[in-house]
Amino acid sequence: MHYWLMKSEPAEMSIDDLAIRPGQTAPWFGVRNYQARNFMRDAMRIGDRAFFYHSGGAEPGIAGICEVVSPAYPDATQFDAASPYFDPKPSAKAPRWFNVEVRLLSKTRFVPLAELRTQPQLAAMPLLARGNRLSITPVARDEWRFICDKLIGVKA
DNA sequence: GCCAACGTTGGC
DNA sequence: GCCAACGTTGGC
Repeated sequence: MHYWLMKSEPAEMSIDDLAIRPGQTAPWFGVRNYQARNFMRDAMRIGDRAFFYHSGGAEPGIAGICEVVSPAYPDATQFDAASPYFDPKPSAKAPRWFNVEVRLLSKTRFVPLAELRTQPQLAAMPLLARGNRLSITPVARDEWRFICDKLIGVKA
C-alpha cells in the first residue's frame, strides 16, 4: 500500500462536502498536471491511503484521511465544454486526464501546514518543499505513521 | 491582493 | 530543442 497527500480547495470540495456525498465517495477530477496525473494513473492502487488536505483557504492543512476506491479512469470533465476543466485537445479515444475515486475514512483533527513545518521528521515531504504546487504528492510510510500517531492521534 | 515558483505553450 | 512569455498555484 502507498500513501498520498491530496489537495483540495475547500471552496471546490471540502472535507465536509466529501462527508455528505453518497458513500462519502467522490471522483478526484480536475487534475491538470502531468506529474499528479501520473501518480493517479500509474501508481495509485485501490486501498491506498491519502491525507485530505485543504489548500487555498484561510488556513491550509490536513483535514482527514481517505482511501482510494477505484482505479484511474478518464476524467469526464476534460470532454465537457461547460466545465472549467474542459480541455479541447484530448479525444474520447485518447483521453489525457484521469481520476481515481476516494472515500472518506475519517475526518481528523485539523493539522495546519505551519505545524507540519515544525516537525523535523517531516522535512523531506514534497508538500513542504520550497515552491511545491503539486496537488498530489507521495507520503513515505514513516511520515504517514508519524502524522497519524503523533500529530493526529490515531493509529496509522 | 501580492508575488515567488513552477509548468506549459508556441515561435523560431 | 531552446527559451521567453504567459498562466496558475498557493502560501502569506
